[in-house]
Amino acid sequence: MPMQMSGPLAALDKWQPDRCSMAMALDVVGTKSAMLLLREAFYGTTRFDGFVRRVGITEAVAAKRLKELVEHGLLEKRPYREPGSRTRYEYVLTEMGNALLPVVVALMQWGDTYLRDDGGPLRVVAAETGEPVSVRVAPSGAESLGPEGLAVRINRKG
Amino acid sequence: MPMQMSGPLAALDKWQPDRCSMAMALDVVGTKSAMLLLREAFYGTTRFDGFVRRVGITEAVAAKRLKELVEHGLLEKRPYREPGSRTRYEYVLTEMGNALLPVVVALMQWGDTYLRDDGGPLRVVAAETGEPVSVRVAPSGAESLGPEGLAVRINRKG
DNA sequence: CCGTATCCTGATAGATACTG
DNA sequence: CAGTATCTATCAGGATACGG
Repeated sequence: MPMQMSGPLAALDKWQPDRCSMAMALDVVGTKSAMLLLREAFYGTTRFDGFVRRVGITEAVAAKRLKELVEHGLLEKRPYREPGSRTRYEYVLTEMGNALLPVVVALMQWGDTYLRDDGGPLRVVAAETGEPVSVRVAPSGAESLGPEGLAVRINRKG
Repeated sequence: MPMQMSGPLAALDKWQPDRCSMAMALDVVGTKSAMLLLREAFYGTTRFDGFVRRVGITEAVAAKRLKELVEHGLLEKRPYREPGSRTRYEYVLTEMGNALLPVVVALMQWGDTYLRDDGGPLRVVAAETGEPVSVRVAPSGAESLGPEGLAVRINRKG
């Protein structure tokens, strides 16, 4: 999406980005703790204690963030019970929460590539084949595109 | 005592995620202003004034964030001069910065889908064909995978 | 286990004014 | 146009203690 204010995006110069979708998204998941909790949920953690311990945040922060994520619809708080214990609750990703998977994986892989020497401690692979996966931006069925291959259009309202 | 790991991962129960790549990435781009500045850089904005105006932040915040992004290597501050003016500087995405494009696009499209009714004010398309693009997580040449189709492996450390 | 309740520190960021 | 300098309010998040 390059435009030196003369390219294909000159139209955007007039567009007011004040409350763009990304800003709205960041109001929901724009904190480190929210993103790290989502990462942990993708890993399969469901219990309060697990989130606290594995993300490395305090109970207070975990409680607040988890509550927000539930309220915003990214996590569902559902009852479960182990034999012999009373009912407890677990936090499970909703479809809305699952839809953030590309963001999480992209951030992980970007960190692996640019912020460390060892390539990172983990790799994400296809469950069936074991092939490493990557995050790509592309039209369906086409090759991955970089910034130069992309453009942004303004949607007509109504 | 096994925390149930229904997700892509059971092996990770022992792994200490304290300084994972995502946490490191969030130390660089984990603020709203940093992400919004990157969005704006993808749109083609290069000048201080443009960032301030179009992101809607104060000069102080913009100056601090831009400096950090330059120091971390996501933006390059390069001199330019218009005819008849003195030398000024513009902020241009480096390869490292460009590599965050999937994160930006994924956040935008997630917001479009889940946080608004109108589908969002903008759409990202392939520059050549005009086809809408999407962000996918997949092995090379394969279909997009959701959380169920993924697994996480621990890398052996050299 | 699963949280709540307080207190406290530092970071984020707005408002405003000023400089080369 | 491209910042710097303050001053302030709000938020993120750690520490600690406590209750079901």
